[in-house]
Amino acid sequence: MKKKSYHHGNLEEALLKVGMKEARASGSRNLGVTHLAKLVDVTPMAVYRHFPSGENLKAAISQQAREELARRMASAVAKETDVKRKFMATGREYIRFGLEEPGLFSAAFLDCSELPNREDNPSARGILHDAILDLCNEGLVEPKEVQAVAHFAWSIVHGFTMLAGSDDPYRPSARPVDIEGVLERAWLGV
Amino acid sequence: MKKKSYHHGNLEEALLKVGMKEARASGSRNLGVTHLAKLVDVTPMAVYRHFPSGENLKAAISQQAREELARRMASAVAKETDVKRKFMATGREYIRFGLEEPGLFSAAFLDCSELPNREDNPSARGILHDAILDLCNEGLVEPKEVQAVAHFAWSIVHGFTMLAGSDDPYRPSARPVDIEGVLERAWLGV
DNA sequence: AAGCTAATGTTTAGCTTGTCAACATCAAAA
DNA sequence: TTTTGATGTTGACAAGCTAAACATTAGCTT
Repeated sequence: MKKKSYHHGNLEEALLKVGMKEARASGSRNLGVTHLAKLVDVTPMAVYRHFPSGENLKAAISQQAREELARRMASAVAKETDVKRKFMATGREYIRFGLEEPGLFSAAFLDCSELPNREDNPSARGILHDAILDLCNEGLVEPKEVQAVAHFAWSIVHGFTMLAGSDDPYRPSARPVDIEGVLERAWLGV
Repeated sequence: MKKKSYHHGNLEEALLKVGMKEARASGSRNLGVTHLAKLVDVTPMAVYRHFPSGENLKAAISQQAREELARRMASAVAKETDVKRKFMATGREYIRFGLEEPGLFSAAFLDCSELPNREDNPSARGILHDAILDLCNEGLVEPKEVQAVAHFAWSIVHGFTMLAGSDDPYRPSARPVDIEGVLERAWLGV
């Protein structure tokens, strides 16, 4: 296993890791340079050896969160064989992620003007897009409609998750969230 | 017209006003106590005579933005007579607001753990809900389905707007946003 | 009109953050 | 071994939020 030569053999990794932990627990509130540095037992300035700015670090963590979402979606899709079910699994897993990991979810879609620099390996959008292309191959969606369907599907799922996870969602009685109901309605739009 | 006795006859109003201007121009980035105080030519501490904290001020501005959205929606609905058209107008105006006033929109739905204290006079949600109740009265929607329809409609519209207004929306070619197309699809869900 | 009181601003100052510059140290190559 | 680049630390400063104490004004009260 890796050891601590300097302090950690890999501060960057350590920061991202603890950053993810914080994000999981409290969204994007405690992602400051000083705070994270303290958690890793390092001087704030040490952070700048690995990230050009605090904003950049936050953006990196945000992307980590996005990648975790993508992994979960990919995994869910892989469990299905039918193209329609694959497509549905995409949206279902997205919503589940948002509800089960509200912190990561909000961190993932944090308003980052600082766009991610590294390539967005298996991105959630890519997975959704692939699922729709499959629908297309089966003749379930017009090739011309792919973009529109993608945007629609993404919108409904993202919006739903956002609202369902909010403190003040569209549910006065805080009733259980009906994921399948939404997926059903969304499917009608296809 | 109102005068300046102390400095302004009404600092609170002045702060909200300049806050809205800032939000319109740059979202929630420049809504700090010190910055806004400077714009109104007042000491930062003066702000605390009207708002318990900076977070609270931001929340108040956020709500102002939400109220403006509600006003626009109400106005759009009032222009229609047919219940279905009223319902559609609701969503259309929401999306337009998000695209025409990206700053206000992002400020409006800023992650405010600090919930607004004052009553949300004509709220966007209330207007949407009323429109759906009208659909219900016309037999276009099952009474049992009202909540679900509301949540669905809100989700699609909110999600769509969010993505369309994002720097990195779901449109590689930055193609023009097809508002009517989404409303059409969303209607199918009803 | 004199004066008390609450409302509204200001000044001072402390604490927290983000970040620059200069310095220290370790690690690996020459 | 010496040089050098990578990685951390210390010190310092500016900016922002906010508490405490003080100043002034507006409105009543008498």
